[in-house]
Amino acid sequence: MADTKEMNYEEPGVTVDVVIFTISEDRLNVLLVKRNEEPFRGRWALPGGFLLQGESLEGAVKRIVDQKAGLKASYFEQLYTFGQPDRDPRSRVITVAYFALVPWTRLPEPVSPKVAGVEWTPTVYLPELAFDHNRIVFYAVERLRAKIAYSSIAVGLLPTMFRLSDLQRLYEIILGRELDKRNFRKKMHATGLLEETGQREIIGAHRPAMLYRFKEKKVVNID
Amino acid sequence: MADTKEMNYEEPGVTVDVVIFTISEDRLNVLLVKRNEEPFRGRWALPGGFLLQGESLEGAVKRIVDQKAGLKASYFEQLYTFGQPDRDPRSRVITVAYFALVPWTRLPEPVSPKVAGVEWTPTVYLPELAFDHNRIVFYAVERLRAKIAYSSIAVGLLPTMFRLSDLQRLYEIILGRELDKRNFRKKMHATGLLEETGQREIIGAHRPAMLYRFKEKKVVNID
DNA sequence: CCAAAAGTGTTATTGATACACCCATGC
DNA sequence: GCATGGGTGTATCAATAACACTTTTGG
Repeated sequence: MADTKEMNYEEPGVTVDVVIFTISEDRLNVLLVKRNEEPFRGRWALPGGFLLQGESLEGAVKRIVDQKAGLKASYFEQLYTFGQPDRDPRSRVITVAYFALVPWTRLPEPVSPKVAGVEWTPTVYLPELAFDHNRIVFYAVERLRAKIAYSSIAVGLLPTMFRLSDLQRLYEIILGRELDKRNFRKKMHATGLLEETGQREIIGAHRPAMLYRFKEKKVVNID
Repeated sequence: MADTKEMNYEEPGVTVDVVIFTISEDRLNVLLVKRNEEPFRGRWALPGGFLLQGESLEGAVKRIVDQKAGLKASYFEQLYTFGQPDRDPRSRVITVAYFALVPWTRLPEPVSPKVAGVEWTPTVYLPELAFDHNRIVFYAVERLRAKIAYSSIAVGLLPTMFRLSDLQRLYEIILGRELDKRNFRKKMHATGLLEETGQREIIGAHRPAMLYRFKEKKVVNID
């Protein structure tokens, strides 16, 4: 029993890990970073880090998203706190997991950012991650799926103006099933959260689509 | 990502606080303990404590519920993690809040336990608590209210056998509004989670009620 | 005029709500 | 026989699901 954990009565470390989602290439993607240090050197992991002096949890999330991903999330919320004693093989670390949303239009690069060791990965092709991060991503996808049904969380994944077909595709990607166009549009209009911008899409050899925006920029619970 | 800790990272303390609910006297009640130490000496607070070496978060919850309340919760789940830098005036402490359910039949004493400095308090008459504990209780009540609508979380607050009118009163207390008897019973039967025990209530100058039990002892999401 | 996506209503089914009386028992 | 809670069904309304064709544009 001569490991560090037992010898000095250290308090558990506290980290914040963030599941950053974006929709791109008709897939739900998560941002992963390649670890340079032990444990799990060379493995992919969620962006995260230790909580700093006097820093709030939300502050840490913003810092991590900015540092690791070089962008600003348009929405984030706390997911769950994971504290199994053996989740970090070296020392006791509990992690407060968050998930964050970024519209694809804010990404520095279309799919893969140029920063070495940082990559957007489709959730359906997730590799084996460091620590218990697969479980965290799983949780996050579940939460996202649940919330899209009864809230306007989609705001966080869309640019300020979008076509209804964009919105519908977003729902379909997250829910993993096709939706009926007429019912979908009826329901979206019924929420009262959308408004026409008056502008129309410019490109395409087809009838131009009306561009919409969300009235509230904040995520709102429906019904 | 849990990097190896470095010197310049602060080690925040990690506590677990538990909102323990029971239904009694037609009220939703929370267990509070009176603080003997600074800060907030003499104030009521949620039962809680620091995470011990090698102890899981769930282990800590069980320990706290057992030590402080002298009972076993029939259900608990993680609520939220509160980490504002100033939430503890002395040092940095982040707390992982849980809520727990106990059926009134398991209480050592009908309403107030005899342990000094521990008291069941109706959520509607909550005093000003230590730290950010009022906020935590508020969150917990919200969660309980939300979950009772779409899960069988009520299992945790009822004895193994109960009348349908007990179940309905429980829903009414938590939701804070009256429910229609016929619709309520229809809906409960429709979940398929209840079964008749064959036994009937023994007391009362009225038609004896059928006693029911939950088929699953675990909390289950409905629909 | 062809391809491609935009846009639009009606019907059927399901679930939610509103509502009032008879039943079995103890005293 | 009366007070007390137990127990039951139907009709209306709202929400959801299924389903197909016309419109506007670019090339």
